[in-house]
Amino acid sequence: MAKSTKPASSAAAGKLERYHPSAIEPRWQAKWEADQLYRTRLDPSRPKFYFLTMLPYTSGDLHFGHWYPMAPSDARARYLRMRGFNVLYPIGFDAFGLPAENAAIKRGIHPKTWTYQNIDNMRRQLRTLGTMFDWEREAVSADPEYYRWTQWFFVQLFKHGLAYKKLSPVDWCPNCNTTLAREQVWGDDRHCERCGTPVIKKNLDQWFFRITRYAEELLDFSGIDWPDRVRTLQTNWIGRSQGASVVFRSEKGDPLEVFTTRPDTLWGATFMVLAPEHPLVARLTTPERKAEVEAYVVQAARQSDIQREAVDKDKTGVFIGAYAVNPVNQARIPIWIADYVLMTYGTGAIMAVPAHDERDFAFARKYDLPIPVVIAPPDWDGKPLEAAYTGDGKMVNSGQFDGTQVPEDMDRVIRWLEDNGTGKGAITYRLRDWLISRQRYWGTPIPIVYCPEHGQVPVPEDQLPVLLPDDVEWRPTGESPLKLHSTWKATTCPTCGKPAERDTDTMDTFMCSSWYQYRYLSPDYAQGPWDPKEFDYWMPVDCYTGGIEHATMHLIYTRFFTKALRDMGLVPFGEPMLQLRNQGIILGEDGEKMSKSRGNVVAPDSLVAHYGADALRAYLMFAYRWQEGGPWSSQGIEGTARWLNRAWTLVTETATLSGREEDPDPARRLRRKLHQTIQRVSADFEAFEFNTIVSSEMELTNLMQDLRPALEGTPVWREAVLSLLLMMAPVAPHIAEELWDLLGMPYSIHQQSWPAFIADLARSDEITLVIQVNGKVRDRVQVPADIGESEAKRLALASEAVSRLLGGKEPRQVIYVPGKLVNVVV
RNA sequence: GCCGAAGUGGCGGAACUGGCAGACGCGCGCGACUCAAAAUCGCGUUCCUUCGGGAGUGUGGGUUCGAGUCCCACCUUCGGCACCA
Repeated sequence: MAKSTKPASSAAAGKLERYHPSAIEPRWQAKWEADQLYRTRLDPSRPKFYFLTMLPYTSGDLHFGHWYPMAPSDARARYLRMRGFNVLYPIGFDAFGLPAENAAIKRGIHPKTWTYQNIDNMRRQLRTLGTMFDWEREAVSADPEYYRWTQWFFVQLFKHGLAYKKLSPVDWCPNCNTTLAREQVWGDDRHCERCGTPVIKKNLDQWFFRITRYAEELLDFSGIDWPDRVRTLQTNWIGRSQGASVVFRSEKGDPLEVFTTRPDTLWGATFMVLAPEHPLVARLTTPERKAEVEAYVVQAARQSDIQREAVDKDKTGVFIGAYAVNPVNQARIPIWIADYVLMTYGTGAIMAVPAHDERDFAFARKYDLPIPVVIAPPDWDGKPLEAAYTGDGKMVNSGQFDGTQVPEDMDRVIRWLEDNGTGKGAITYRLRDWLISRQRYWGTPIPIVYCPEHGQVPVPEDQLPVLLPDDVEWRPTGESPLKLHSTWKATTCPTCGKPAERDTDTMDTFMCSSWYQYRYLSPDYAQGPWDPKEFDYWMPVDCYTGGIEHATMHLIYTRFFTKALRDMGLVPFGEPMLQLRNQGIILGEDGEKMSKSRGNVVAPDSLVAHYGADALRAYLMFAYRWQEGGPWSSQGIEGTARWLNRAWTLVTETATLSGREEDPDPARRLRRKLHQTIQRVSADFEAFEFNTIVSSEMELTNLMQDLRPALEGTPVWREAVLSLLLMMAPVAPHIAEELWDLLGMPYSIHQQSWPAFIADLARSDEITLVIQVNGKVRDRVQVPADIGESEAKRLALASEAVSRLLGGKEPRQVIYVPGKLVNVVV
């Protein structure tokens, strides 16, 4: 490593070499690493802060999509450290999963080789950014030491009844040959997230986690500081509906449970509709309707989801010949099947109330079914409705409930149903259980053994991990690669020791990332998923940053996971991350999402080489509203690079004390600006306002440049230079360290305290009093900050502009806003 | 259709609780330095203007002495959900 310290006196000796980031950045990175500057240790004497940023997926090169969240997060972690917190700021890699496998297939390299090569490259890139990650705590989800515990958690969930297996229609990508989670099916045409192929349905026996058991609790965000946007997205995703479940009966006596949000309209139910896949359809269909019903069922099943879910599609359906009895009025009503009723929501059966539901109305119109009104619209004349009425009103034609105002008194109806035993208050969610089975190779093997005698048996904990074999045919065949392996799946039953088979599926990678925040605490710990000493000190996560695109996937799963761990007695809290802040997305220069397939990925390496990591870090903070993001543009980096250059020149040429006396007026100006900047930058770091952090520091630099001839070499100048460097340290860690060192200050700048803000010094003793006439600015005067009302008004009325506009008349009103302005109303 | 976010110069974006709109930067223009260029530095840069001033924060209203900011209605863009019973 090059010798880094130059004597401070050489800085004063005149022009030094110019700012060359490529010369200083690697040198400091190596020194910080050698000195273990960013290792984090338990320290009960300091307040802890667990600052977590979402771990990157190992897709290859890091692009600005990765750097955009990291540069500001890193700066904020550094700021908090300078504020005295013991900051844990770890990183790792989400290394399993489908995209890695697809990429490997395309290149003909083993997914493991490909993934770990990528990790090496990404580590290098993250280091060149000058991040303060504690690499000793790095966790990689594809390491056996990691997925051993992923499997262990699976076993715990299984033992606590939160993991179960069921045959279920799943979205299947015929191109990737795999099951897709609902979140991985994109767009109106329901295509595969990865390859764009339209998905089809396939029935497979698969593992699910009972996230729906936590639906209600997941709606509760009290006690955590998460953005409204995420809360809204999650709330919609969970999709809570309140109403009643009511049991109708077929004439044969089969119970037909329906869910309705409008139990008050029960008296208007004139038919029932079952989903075509409903299990009772075959049994209830009468012989003479059989042919037509079966044809409809086949046709509905064959239709793709696109066709079936097209909103503007005509309602279609078939009468199955059977009748049901409406439990509230014993009316005999026909049972139909129709594809607008979904087996995957509610009970797969509905009561149809055509007068008060738009879909039922359209259906009844088409098939000429009765449409009796049971909620009177305002000014209703008793005539048939022209459209479904879904609003409020009084119940009519509803027996004893006639005149009941709904929805206000809906509870009376529900209570009556409950007293009668025909129904009860009920809540239904859109959220479905989390399907985690993947018929893929590159993932965590599911630690379950199938024994002919004992069924599903979890692999004993002391036999974990179930290792993923390297020697498989991982190219897609339509089957799980592990199933085709010659020996891997053959094992013995942990219970009886007789021959048994392993589960050949792997887990959804969202399982890996649901608990990584715990593994960072002690990635090498072998006695459990985490070292309890570390856990007790660090958890929970104090601040979490990452992309909004994970709102309804990762960010729900990890909350669920922690709640499940809490109920199993493993953690003492129900929310993993106390504060969440989302950055927006960086798009390609074409305004489209950055992706390799689009060819619009901007790789940072060449920009680092040209401008340096510091300029790039500053630019990533400066160029956008962090929460918004936007299209990438390389152009503006010039701005932050020039700023760093100016700072370099300023410090290297002027920072040494010369014994010169301060000129009081400019000294006051500089001190005021300095403390205003400290205040602003501190507040902006707290509030994640990264762009104005940089602009404030630029303003201070600009003012220093202006005042340089007056103040160079004075104590206030030295104070300003040192404070500026301290404030630059989180943003541009290398140049700040270099200049700090050049000034002979003690290593390291990153171990110094944040400069103190002194309110008295930030306050101005003079203000610009704005003089308005009818709210329009007409004049400005410099006045003492403590000017009184009468004096301010006198000055305003004395203004030439005001007297011109008054034209000799008396003002109607004169308004004085202390410290700001006088408004003369004419 | 429902839910949410956002609309400010050529561009990215500032503007704390209603009080100087356009900070900071990019780009552009002019100038200095240079044989020249780059770099750097200085000045200018919302629009219109008869040089007095006038208009201006998506549109139209409103509240107010005063509105980018608050209220009402609408338009556009982006994100999410969507035959959810």
